[in-house]
Amino acid sequence: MATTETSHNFLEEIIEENLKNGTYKSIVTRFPPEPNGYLHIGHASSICLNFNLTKKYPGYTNLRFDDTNPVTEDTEYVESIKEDIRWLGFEWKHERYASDYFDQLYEFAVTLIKKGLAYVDDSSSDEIAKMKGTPTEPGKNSPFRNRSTEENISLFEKMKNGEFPDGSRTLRAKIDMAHINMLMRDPVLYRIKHAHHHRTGDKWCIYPMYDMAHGQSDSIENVTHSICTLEFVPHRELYDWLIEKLEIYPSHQYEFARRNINYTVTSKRKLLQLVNEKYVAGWDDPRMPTISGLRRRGYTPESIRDFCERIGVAKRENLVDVGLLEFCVREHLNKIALRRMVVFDPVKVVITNYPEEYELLKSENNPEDESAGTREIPFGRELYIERDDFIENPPKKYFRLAPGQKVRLKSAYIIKCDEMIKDADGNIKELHCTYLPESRSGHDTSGIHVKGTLHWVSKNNAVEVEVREYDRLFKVENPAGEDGDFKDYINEHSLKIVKGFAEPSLLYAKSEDRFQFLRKGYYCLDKDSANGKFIFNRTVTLKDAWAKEQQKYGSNKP
RNA sequence: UGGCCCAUGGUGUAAUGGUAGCACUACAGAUUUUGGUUCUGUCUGUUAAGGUUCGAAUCCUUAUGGGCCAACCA
Repeated sequence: MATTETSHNFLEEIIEENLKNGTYKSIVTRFPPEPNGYLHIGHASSICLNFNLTKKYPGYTNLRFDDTNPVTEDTEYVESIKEDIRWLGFEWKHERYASDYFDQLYEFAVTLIKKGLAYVDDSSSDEIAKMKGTPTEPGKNSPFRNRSTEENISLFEKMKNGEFPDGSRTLRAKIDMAHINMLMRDPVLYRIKHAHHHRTGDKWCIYPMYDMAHGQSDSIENVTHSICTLEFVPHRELYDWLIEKLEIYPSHQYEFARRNINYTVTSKRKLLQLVNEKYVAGWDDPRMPTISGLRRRGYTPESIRDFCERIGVAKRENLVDVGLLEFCVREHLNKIALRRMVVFDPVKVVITNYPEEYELLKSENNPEDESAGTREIPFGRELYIERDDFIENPPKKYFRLAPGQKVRLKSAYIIKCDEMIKDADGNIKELHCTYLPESRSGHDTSGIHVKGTLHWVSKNNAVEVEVREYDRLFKVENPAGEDGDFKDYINEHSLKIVKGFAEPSLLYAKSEDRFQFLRKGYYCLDKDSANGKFIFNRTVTLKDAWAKEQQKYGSNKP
């Protein structure tokens, strides 16, 4: 990445202006997840944004769980969120919870009541909705709007003490039922929920709404720049109103456009459905756009951070091409992945002039990184190569194996195909080849240059492994924007399990290793591997210029 | 048919009244013991119409298009 970067996103501009004119000497941001689901790639964008701002400018970032709705929240999510943020490479200053502030928030509510700015409403949810009006029509005042301060205080206390059932009463701000901003039409501040909270247990049976908790928590933590997504723009007016009336530290809210990625969904509700209805194997299914899914798939934190930086921050609607994410992970993996050879769909090759013995050949672990060293690979008389690396009647510009043609076997010898043996159905059973002994890699005196280089494994030394190949989860670019249920657009072929014949060094694969299976793609060991069974996830394929070439001319073929 | 937000190549994002740039993609070529990588080059853009100005992607007006707002969700 360029370090001479001079352009700023709009938030950096605001902060630089704040710092320059002395509004702040340092800044405080926060990442405020609700612990009701796993983090996804969209959250990664927000995490990078919030944490990078306080790396770039003086200040710090808090992690604050917005845990004001106990019925959907759980400590399982808290733990996963913390793990994911750390894995991405960020560390927060303080770990906080909105629930840490419940006492304080209750006092804030009492303050509002005393100021005549909040009241207890006995209306039902339906009634409140009816009295709300519409964007083009004003709402109506609740019949309970003008209760005395004493009565409000007393009722609110009884709400807190559990004297009323769920849904029977709410605390509402007293603003303006004709306000042009629907959120200012006496928004609900507190509701009754006799529910067990993952942190406060059964202490509370009333819980603050988002608007009554978020801005106040920001204020308590002296957050200077409270960054959220565009759908909260209308909330800003209420955010500011509450801070002003409460006369507390003036945090400010700024909004940016959430990042959308094509061929997937990033909505916790939808992701939860995919998990609950078993369309995927869990939150960390490698097809999921969750951080844990990407991690299991083999994505690196570096590549995700790079992606977030490249897509930037702005205020306009967007649909980022998943191809950019794939570019980022390929770029990183190319530098760090260990090269290995694995044959997926084997055809047997017999080197007829090679003796009945084996030799060990040396091959570099990573041509991009000499320090990665080399490994030894057994070479013998019987080998496997990829079935589609041989064609009986090769098309133009094909430089793999064909009758009478020569290819290089990677890190080994040049071979020439002399004969093909077919079975009764006409399928190719094996290929008889001869090798050029003087063409051994690193010691090639043959003077022969061939265009094609193939990967291979020694048949009798090959290790059988399982490979899971993933494709995009949805068939359309924007499943959430299509007609009908987003699940109608699920790609039923998003997981393909194949067998592979691997070079023996893969027996030493560890879970943190990243591999490039030569000419195939990038892979990592899956956590399902056990008891000598090796399972690899395909992170992403290699770019395949030949496949593209074939596609291009394929349609023109007679 | 209320209010608010937004509009730059296929995609994402810069240019802050003064040469429309960068990245991805696509295409062409070079290199290559991975048809990978790397390198070089090419194509494609300011939603529209007015206005202000010596000069407008940028400021103003209108139109058009997209998004958001009527959960006791966040």
